[in-house]
Amino acid sequence: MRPLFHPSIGDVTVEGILHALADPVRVAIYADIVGSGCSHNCSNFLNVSEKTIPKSTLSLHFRALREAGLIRSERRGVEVQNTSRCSEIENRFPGLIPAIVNAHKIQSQSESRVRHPRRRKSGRQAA
Amino acid sequence: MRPLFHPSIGDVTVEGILHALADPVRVAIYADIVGSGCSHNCSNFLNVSEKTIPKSTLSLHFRALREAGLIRSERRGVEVQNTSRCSEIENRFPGLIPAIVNAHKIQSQSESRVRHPRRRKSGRQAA
DNA sequence: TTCAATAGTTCCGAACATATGAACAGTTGA
DNA sequence: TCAACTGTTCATATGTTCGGAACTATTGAA
Repeated sequence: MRPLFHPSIGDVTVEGILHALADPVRVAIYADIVGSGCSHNCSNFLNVSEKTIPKSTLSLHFRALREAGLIRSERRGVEVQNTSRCSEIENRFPGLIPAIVNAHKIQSQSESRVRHPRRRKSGRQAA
Repeated sequence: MRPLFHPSIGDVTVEGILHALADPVRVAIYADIVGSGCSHNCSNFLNVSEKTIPKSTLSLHFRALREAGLIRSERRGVEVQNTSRCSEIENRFPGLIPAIVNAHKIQSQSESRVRHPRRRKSGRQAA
């Protein structure tokens, strides 16, 4: 099995980051890793946003995040431990990651408002 | 010829924006439109970053930017006038566009430093 | 009106990218 | 030694993107 490749921070590109995070499954995974601060193994994400993802697909998603320079993956025995490379990227592209993660949060809030609308305080419901 | 479709701002997604801007040609075009503030027609971009782009490809790139909600295209006689939808997006996803455009600028600066290195003030050049 | 020039779009085949099941590899503990 | 577990790789099917050729729409000139 080939070793896990990580680009050096100087080789990380904006296009690579944007491409990696342009996928709904990958942003969800990445936002989770960033948000929780701590590490995660891949299998935690076999269910993302209410659907099951094959583990081969998941493996490729992690590879995409890794090769874009967004996460660092280290084998820990039988598992792989994933941590974000936030501070390195923040140093190279200030504000980029926070803005994307924040936008993602805003969007998921407005999506849940559409899927699970609150009842209006007064007045009649729309037909 | 079908009319030019523009999503309403509420339908604009982070994924869509990131995907559109994950392409080097498209960020270059978009950064130019944003930077210059004013409008542009497509043919201004037949040469982007020192290479010629077929106009069919260019048309698709503009479509991608348009359908991601990043630009507004209006037919003006024989041309199409493109303007950025910056302020709408800023309103929905604060800080996202500035962060991406800024990161793109940082990267293009470091790239030009690699391609056209300045001579060091003293000492010998690397072999 | 007719025609040529111009600016973009659409179509379609080739090249490229992505998703997934099946097979495989490496580590652990029994 | 071996089964269980986590994750990777391979093969293939499906999708997406690129770019040349053909097309559409508008304009201005004859």
